Amino acid sequence: MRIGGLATRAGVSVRALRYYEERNLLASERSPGGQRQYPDSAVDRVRLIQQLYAAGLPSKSIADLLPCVVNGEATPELLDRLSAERDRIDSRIGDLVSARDRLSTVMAAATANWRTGEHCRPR
Amino acid sequence: MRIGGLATRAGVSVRALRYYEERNLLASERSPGGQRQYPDSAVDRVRLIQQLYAAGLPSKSIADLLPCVVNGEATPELLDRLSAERDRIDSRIGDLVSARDRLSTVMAAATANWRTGEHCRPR
DNA sequence: CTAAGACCTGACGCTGACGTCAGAGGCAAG
DNA sequence: CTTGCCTCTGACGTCAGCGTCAGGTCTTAG
Repeated sequence: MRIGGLATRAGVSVRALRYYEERNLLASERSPGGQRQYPDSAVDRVRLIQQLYAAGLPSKSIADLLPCVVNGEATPELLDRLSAERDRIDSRIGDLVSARDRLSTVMAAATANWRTGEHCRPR
Repeated sequence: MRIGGLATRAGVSVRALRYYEERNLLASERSPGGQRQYPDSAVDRVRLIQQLYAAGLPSKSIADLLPCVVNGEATPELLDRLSAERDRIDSRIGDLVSARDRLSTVMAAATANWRTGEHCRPR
């Protein structure tokens, strides 16, 4: 598969894929003419990269952790990294939950005001 | 309180506070000499801003929602915005949870390999 | 009054994850 | 062989949330 097909199937831009290669997240074979060739498995790999990006990991961390995530093997150092990143994600989740609760509280209060006749006019 | 005191108490940089003002997140009175003056309540306000930033809201959204979060009042449009942002946060939480679970799974697998004698040598 | 901080307004720098544009080459169809 | 689409490699642009530096002003302790 060439880069355009992979981009379409994985739902990312061609530019993003070249960027992933630049950052050593995604390798590619080259055709005699110099064009990138990917196996089907690259689609899942790109989705995995996207998932880790979505979790807020920088590309450097992803590059460090990807081999081990793919192979299911790890050195003690990598286990530490994994554990640290997991903890960071957990703490981010905590931040998000408290922010969401704050918004929910505000919404509930506003809706209550609404029903008790204050409508939306400031005093 | 002047800007340095607020920065210290709220745990952010002076530059950040000026940036918040520029983005209309935080107002200030001015002394005759032109220096910013803040009430004590500004500390909580800054912490709130930080919380919303931590939740991934861009400053524009924060600027839109802050009055209503502070007043507890909202127009129907603002309620929609609140609801939309809460949903976005929920979906981000979902992303983070699945990423964390993925890492946990990998860690469990690696630890299992470890105990069954594979250690950390790739095949 | 004076010196030392704290503060002021620009304005440029930085990082990450790409977007975008330019100019040139590969490749399958007709 | 040409046409048209895809791809290539630079390389500069973008956007947010500040960091940082320059050159000047305000405030306050002594």
